[in-house]
Amino acid sequence: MNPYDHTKIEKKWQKVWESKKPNKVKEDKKKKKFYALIEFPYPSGAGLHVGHPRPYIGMDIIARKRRMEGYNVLYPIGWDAFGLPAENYAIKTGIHPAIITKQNSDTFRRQIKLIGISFDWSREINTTDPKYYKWTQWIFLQFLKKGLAYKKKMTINWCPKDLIGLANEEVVNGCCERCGTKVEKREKEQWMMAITKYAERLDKDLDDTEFLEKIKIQQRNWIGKSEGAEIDFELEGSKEKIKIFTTRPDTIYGVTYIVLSPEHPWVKNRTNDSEVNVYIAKIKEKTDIERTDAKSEKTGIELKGVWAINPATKEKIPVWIADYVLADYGTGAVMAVPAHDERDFDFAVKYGLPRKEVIIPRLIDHKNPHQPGKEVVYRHAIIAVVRNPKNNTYLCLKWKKQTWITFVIGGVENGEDPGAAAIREIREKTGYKNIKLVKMLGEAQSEFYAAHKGVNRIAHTYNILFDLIDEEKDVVASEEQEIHDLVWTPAASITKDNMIHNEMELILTRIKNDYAYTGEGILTRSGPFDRKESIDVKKEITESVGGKWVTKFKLRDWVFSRQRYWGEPIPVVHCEKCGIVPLPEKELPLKLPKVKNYAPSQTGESPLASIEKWVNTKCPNCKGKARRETDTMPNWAGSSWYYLRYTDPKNKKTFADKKNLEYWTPVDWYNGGMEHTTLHLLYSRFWHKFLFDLGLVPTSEPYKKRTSHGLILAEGGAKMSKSVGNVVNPDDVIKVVGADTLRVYEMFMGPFDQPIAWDTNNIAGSRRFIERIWKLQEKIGKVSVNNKIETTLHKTIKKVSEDIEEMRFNTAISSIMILLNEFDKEETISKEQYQIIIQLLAPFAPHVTEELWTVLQNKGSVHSAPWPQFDQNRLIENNVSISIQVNGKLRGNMTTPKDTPDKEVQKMALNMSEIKKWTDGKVIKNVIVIKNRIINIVIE
RNA sequence: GCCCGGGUGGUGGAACUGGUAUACACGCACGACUUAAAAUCGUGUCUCUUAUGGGAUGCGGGUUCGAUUCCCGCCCCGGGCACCA
Repeated sequence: MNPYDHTKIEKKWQKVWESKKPNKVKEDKKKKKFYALIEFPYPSGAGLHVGHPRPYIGMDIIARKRRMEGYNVLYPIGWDAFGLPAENYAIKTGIHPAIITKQNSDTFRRQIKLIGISFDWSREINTTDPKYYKWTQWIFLQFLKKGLAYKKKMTINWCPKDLIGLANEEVVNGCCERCGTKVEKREKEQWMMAITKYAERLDKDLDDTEFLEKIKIQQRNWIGKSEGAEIDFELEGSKEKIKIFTTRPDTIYGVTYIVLSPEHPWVKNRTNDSEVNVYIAKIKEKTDIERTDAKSEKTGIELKGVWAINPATKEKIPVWIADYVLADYGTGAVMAVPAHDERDFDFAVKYGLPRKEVIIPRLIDHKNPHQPGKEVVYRHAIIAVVRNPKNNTYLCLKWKKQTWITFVIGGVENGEDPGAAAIREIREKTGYKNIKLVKMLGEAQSEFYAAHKGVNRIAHTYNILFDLIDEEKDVVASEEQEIHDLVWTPAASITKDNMIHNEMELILTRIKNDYAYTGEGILTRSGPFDRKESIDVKKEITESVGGKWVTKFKLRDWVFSRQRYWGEPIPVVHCEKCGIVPLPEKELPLKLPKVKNYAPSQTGESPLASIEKWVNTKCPNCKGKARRETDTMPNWAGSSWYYLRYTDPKNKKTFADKKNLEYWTPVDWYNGGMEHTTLHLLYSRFWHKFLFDLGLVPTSEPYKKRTSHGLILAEGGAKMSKSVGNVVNPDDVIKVVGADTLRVYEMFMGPFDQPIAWDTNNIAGSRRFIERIWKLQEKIGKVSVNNKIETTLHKTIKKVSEDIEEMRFNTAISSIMILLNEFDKEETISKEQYQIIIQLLAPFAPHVTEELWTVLQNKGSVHSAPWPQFDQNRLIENNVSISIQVNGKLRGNMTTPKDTPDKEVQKMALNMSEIKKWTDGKVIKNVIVIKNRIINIVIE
């Protein structure tokens, strides 16, 4: 046996793969296909770091396993090469971005090949290749034709450092996603993509995918679907109406004012009020971060002399403008319900606007629930919380016949004011005469069984706080005295547990702080809807005020233009006569012209605008004077459809032949970073659906399954970055320990989907593992039948097979290690046994396993050998270890033949000396036997 | 604030459907081999305790014969969203 020489072995096989191209695939209808995809990288100047290959290796393992299972596997790679770093470099050095891109992708390719990823290199693509972006432009023209790409003057997010407009998705905390500079607002004509037209389907169709649940949730949150009502509010003395959107039409009887966003069109047309104008101007100056920071205090101004009519109550209510209402969501106007919405509540408190409670929580007493068959009695009641502010004590009633402690409680008589009722009850029950109403603590519907009356009670309770002015009191009637004693209780003892009321939480919180009750509940003060459940009446109440039930989305249309050089030129011209005219398809690709200066202009135009020769052209329509569009497409354009091009990367007639698309799509398994969930993943699903609607792709979803990987962090847990200087280069690792070790280590280091810090010390373990696999070849020899080792072998096949499917690569490797440990204990192992361990390891460590495969004098490649199958019968162990517990504590262990009858196992256990020690002299209450696992003896 | 994850030895992390917590690996200690070291191999390694035994899966409760796993209430860390009416 030669010593394990990773350099020699890896060079040898990489050379073979380079010439024989075993991973080059052709469409073959006789074979089942499998399309594995990873996110193609942006080839940066820094080259690959060890974090890059983690997803490639993970997917490579799956791809290799699929090949061994007989699938025709497409596992492609390419370069997402448009983007700012190459352009910024060009600005600095004057070197054309294409040259840098070429250099960088050459480096990436070389590095990836060193790792032995089984990509089909014959299908390599590059988004900056005119042969590729011809089709990106072509797809754009289809969007344009259908009116889904359009130009719009709008305020955009402008990065003053990069001199570039940003999509909402590219703004993080009000800062540029790339450089972190605070984003400004600018008015500009922009190309837009109407992704919102697809919002409903982008949300709904997630149901049919096998995306990880967290990915679906994140996409759904981003799309932000919500259902609600659009309701018109008439303006007094005017025919005009203000349309509002609300998800809580059930609270409409509680609307005490309405609010328009400062940008609301209705406001624009009638600003003769100078104060209002000043306010609006001030808001316009604010940046988006200041504007949308939920923590900042809300501001607003009343439109004096303007009144709206609450369509439910017909009451006159004021109209306000406020910055907390967003112009571009819903209708840009809201109905304010300060009693039941936190924002309205804050605003109402600040500006002294009234609140009206119309929803009360439904409190069901679970300890004392309604009894079936008993009469249900509904009544209004008060709970009077009387406080002595001098010593901070509360007046409680200690009931004599019941174990209750309550505040002063009592009924509200027909037509009686609850506050008056409370004062009356306090006098009758306690005698105190001089009390002061402090505040209402809110209302509730309390449902319980009133044992002393034998009825099921539904009480609408008014919780009211009073302060005691002085101790003066009347004599209390003797009947009342017999029912309860008065106890002044310190505040600390007034708790949820000490008091019987359902309403305690409400009372205790509201004594300290008022708040808006935003939950569902029972309607009150809502005319015909009183006593109904809020959740049931939303649609009915909407109809009653002439409103419409609608669906709204948070998702906004996609800002599609960039004022930069290094992107796909948008293939349209602006004609003096005809307006926007698309280039004829045969003129595609519209190539990027050569330019001297790559820097964008301060006016916000792309460097393309300065190339007169290129810009000035003829209208393809009327042949008159026209100017080319100088905006380019965003980075996300090329990556929105690249997976389609892989199916037919060289096609000159179409973006991909229908036959190829039909064979390969959808992508069976797409792995990528969580950071692309709301951007790339959503955009590409949108493009795909659009192409599907045109009949150009066969499926409505591009990806069947989507998983994600965790980032690899630098040693110590920080993000790897060139500027910090903590980047680990895979080339260096490979030189020392080899690609196979790197691969095994990256998969073994922790769960694939979680971020993890690089740890150079730990690599040694993976290297040792491969060396031991290598040395194991010396043990091949004649063996006698060993059932135990066969069982382990088949268990390992099962575990590795299943773990790979779940991307649990770390436990797959650990189970191979366990098998190796077993083999190592043996004098000899069989060639067949050795072969299986090699096959199981082949997807993880493709070079060394290929070498060992030939050492075993096998023909062909281990990577095309069939994936090992486990034998169900071999999984069964003859003997099982059963642990014995006494009262749940482990006290002993025994080995029995598998499936020994419970009674027998029980008898054996009870007879064991270490068990007897615990059970002697004790009564055995129960013995629980779980077959082949555990016995629990329960003693007194 | 809301929505997702997560919290287990000195470290990275295992644990089926509620059934022997700490697999596998790193590190460390000791031993073998060696003139010596490295490498390799072997043994040990949650913790307290002389021991019988006790205690440990972020904290506090609960359900259960039995809880890392289920339920309730908190704390901490990571990610996403954030005035979306």
